[in-house]
Amino acid sequence: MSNQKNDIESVPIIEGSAIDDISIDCVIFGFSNGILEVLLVQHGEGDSKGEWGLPGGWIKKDESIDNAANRLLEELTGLDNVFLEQLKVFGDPNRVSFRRVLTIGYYALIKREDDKLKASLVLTDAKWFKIKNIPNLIFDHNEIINYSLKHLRNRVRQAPIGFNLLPEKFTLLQLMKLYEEILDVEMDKSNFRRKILHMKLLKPLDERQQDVSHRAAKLYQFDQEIYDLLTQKGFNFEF
Amino acid sequence: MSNQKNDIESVPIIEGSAIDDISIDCVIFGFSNGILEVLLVQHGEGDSKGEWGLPGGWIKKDESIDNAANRLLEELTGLDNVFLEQLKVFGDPNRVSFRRVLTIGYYALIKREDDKLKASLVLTDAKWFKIKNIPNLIFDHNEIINYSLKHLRNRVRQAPIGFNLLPEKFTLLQLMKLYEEILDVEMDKSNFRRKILHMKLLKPLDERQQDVSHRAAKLYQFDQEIYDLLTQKGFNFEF
DNA sequence: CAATCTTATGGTTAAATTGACCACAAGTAT
DNA sequence: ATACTTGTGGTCAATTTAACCATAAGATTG
Repeated sequence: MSNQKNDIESVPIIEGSAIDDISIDCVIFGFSNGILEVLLVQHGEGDSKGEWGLPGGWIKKDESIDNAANRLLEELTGLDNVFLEQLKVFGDPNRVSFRRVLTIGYYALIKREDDKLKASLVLTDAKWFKIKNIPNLIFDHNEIINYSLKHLRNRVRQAPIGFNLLPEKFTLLQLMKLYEEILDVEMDKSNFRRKILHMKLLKPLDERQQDVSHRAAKLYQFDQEIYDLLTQKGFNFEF
Repeated sequence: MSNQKNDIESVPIIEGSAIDDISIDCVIFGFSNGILEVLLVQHGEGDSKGEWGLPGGWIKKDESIDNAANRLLEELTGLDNVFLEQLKVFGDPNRVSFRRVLTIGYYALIKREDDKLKASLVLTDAKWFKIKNIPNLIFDHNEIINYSLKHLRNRVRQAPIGFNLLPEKFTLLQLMKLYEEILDVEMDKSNFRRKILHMKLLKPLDERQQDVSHRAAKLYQFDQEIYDLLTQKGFNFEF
């Protein structure tokens, strides 16, 4: 134990780690018709040709991993400035069969009705899958999705991030349906309104829904500045 | 954009990623005399000789990253079966100056009064530092600690993990002091008791504190089985 | 041994929040 | 005109929280 120092503390110049490679895989969440979905792509090469998996890629030299994830996301969806957070590394030695590859999981929340997105997706064979109906995926990608969903469920109750899945302007009922879908619970319209409005982090607009076959609801907008202000004053988002 | 498929979806056989190496760094939290502390080690080699940093090391072939983290932790502290969770990867291209190294951050919660721990630590030049008084560390280790503390603060309010920093048997006031220290808030003794006891996840023991110069308090124990049972029934720990 | 000090433990009370409802408003569709 | 759907605002009892207060059970001190 006396040469422990070298094992534990120093950066090895010669040996290096035993890992061949590191990839990035991204769970892209979308919300459409009241349903939470994930964007998957079809695998092109090797044994797994034709099977579905998470979109992913490799980190470039001189590129931070967050930048890499953002770049990959934009290459696929055409979107930048997207909500994107790292999940964690998945590092089972056998997660990829033919050699050792670690992957850094990310998850993104995107607005489905964005035009740039729609234009990008017609060019690829990416497809949206309902979260409750994910097929068998390559490697450990099912595990990554399961983890990301669990993470999203926690995160969405702690921080006002759900808005990233909705259009810029949304109704309170749309927001509630989003929470119901993500958390897999039923909520009370009236109580939900009271709670969320009471937080005062939504900016009420002078606009209403269009083209609905019932009374049009008021539109609201999430305002990051308001939220930052409230947070400074000690406010803590919680659902 | 027509060859996007290869960029995004396939595992490259030839190119590989541009990352040289992956290390593991571990933030080891301890709680002593009402103060939250972190275990640091002195760096042995190169430019940074003598500077303090997080204990860390390398992942072996055929070893999962969780196993690697556990092994490194045991090598340093002599402890196994410790609370240990992955934080995330830190991947700035310049986080280590001389070449590109990613590091996977972990954090551990350990019981300071463990005898195996004490025996192990006398053999090393590891040292406990108060969380509010961390010196300048090598690489991005200050950032990793800051991140881990933020993470711990969230986690400790969502899951009953604080116990891992206390002795097997503890008083309610000790537990409260732990929360106060981690969350950096003041709490009300009486309200704290009511709230935690009301959850019914602590097993009251027929023992009391020893060797205190005042009325001895009842000892309690955290019981994972009780917690699992409650969780199954829909209980949700929250502080 | 009485006074004093410290922490333990168990209340009380008002205020705030939550959950389960109800009722009516404001539109659309028939 | 009527029915139907969602929006919006409200009530009320139950629960939880925050801010206290009071007493108990010891140990310490002069």
